[in-house]
Amino acid sequence: MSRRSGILEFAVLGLLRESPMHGYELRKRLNTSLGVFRAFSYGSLYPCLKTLVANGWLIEEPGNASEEAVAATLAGRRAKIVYRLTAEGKERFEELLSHTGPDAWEDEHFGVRFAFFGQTSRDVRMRVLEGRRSRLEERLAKMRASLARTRERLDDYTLELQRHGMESVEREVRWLNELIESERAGRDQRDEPAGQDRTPEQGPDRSPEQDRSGDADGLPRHRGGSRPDPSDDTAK
Amino acid sequence: MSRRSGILEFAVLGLLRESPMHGYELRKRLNTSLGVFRAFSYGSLYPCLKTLVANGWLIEEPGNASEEAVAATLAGRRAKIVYRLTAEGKERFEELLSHTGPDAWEDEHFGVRFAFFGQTSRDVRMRVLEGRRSRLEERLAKMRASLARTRERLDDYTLELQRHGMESVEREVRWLNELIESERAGRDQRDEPAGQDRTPEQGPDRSPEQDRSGDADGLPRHRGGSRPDPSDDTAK
DNA sequence: TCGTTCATGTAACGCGTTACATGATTGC
DNA sequence: GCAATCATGTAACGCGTTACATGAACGA
Repeated sequence: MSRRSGILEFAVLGLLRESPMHGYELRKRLNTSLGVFRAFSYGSLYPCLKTLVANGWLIEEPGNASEEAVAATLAGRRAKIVYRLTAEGKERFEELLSHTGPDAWEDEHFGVRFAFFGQTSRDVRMRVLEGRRSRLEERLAKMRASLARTRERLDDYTLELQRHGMESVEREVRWLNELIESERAGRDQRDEPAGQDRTPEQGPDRSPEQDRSGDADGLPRHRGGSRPDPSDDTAK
Repeated sequence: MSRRSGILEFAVLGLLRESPMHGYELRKRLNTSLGVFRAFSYGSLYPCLKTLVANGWLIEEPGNASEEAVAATLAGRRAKIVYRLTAEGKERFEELLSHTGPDAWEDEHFGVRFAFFGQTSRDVRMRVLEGRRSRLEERLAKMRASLARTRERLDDYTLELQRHGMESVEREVRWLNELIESERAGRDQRDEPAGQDRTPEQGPDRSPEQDRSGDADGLPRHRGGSRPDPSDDTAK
């Protein structure tokens, strides 16, 4: 039951939940569903598929239609392999979907999680969106602080880079705000009164720090391989 | 002369060009100068410093002030190590600065390159900015194409993700346009006439495909470890 | 028949991380 | 005297890539 943890496993299970596929097509779907975020090579995909099979989440099926398959097996040739999600695999995916640990809203995971929001329950969606938002706000705070401390020592280009970076983050926060609001609004009763935008009452907005807890894989489990966040220590 | 290639080497040389530092401080500067983009751990930094020393780009100096250093050496204790750029190191950095190969404007490199624009010649800056822009435009084109082909098969969330991703890219393109324009304008003679924005004549805009060439390390040399770009194959 | 796309894999390697180990300096 | 921070390093590992090897199916 090797872990082979993370993002690829999640995405593969998610895509196969919709319909069985063989590796080649899986990769294509991976790269369009996840859009701008992440692309995977066969060098990652096929080994991953293997361990998923070994774990019992998937089964390999012969390429569609009997004739082809039979011919292939007889001749010892390599046939197309279609991967199908097993019941355990479905369960596993459901379990992963319900995780709302901190890493669900880290840079690398958030995109994939979002891509499968269609299969995600409303309250999990909310937790993930809000988690991401407070993560970004935390980031913004650090950036602002560090910028205030060092601005005069930085040249124009560095400053501009910083500025643009902050604006990007701010923009994502606004995006999240819209999503959260429309999520709250219901996503079924459309055509609301639509009178005033921005009701002054936006009280229950944040559940900021103690959100990590009732969570199956609570460990900090920092993402392996990327941007661990400029975090703490800044130039003195 | 091991490679230990890339981004960290570049950033370290660049920071040390400004002033000597020891590892600990270097890391802090790394994480603020490069801002939102990338953070490095000591596990990467110290080994990197070692190979840079081995290559002769840096020398290790005893921590500042004689007394401390002497005491340290006598007692066999470990003293602070200050790293200083050698002449060869300076040359090396200059050489790296002048590289305008395709990877200079890939996601992982561009930020760092930009952060050191203060030390970069105007025409290199231009090439990097324009390279990045056409890279992003190429990306946009692919996204639009793939989106047109698959839009009805995607659920709302996937679509929204795609949309937001495209907007992010478009935004960066606009940013680059401004930078390029102000770069062209001179960056010294400010307060220009400022009459019409968008002159119909924007002729020499792109040098799109054959730009890779007169470049010291011309190999495709795709970034190791990240987003190779959704690229080519999209869902059929 | 030949080139392109489909299709499946393996091996070596790159880049960076976390976890660990160790010790000096500073301030209360 | 003790904690926090400064400071330097190593080893194991994670995740993903590129390069390579192999072969089938399809169309002009």
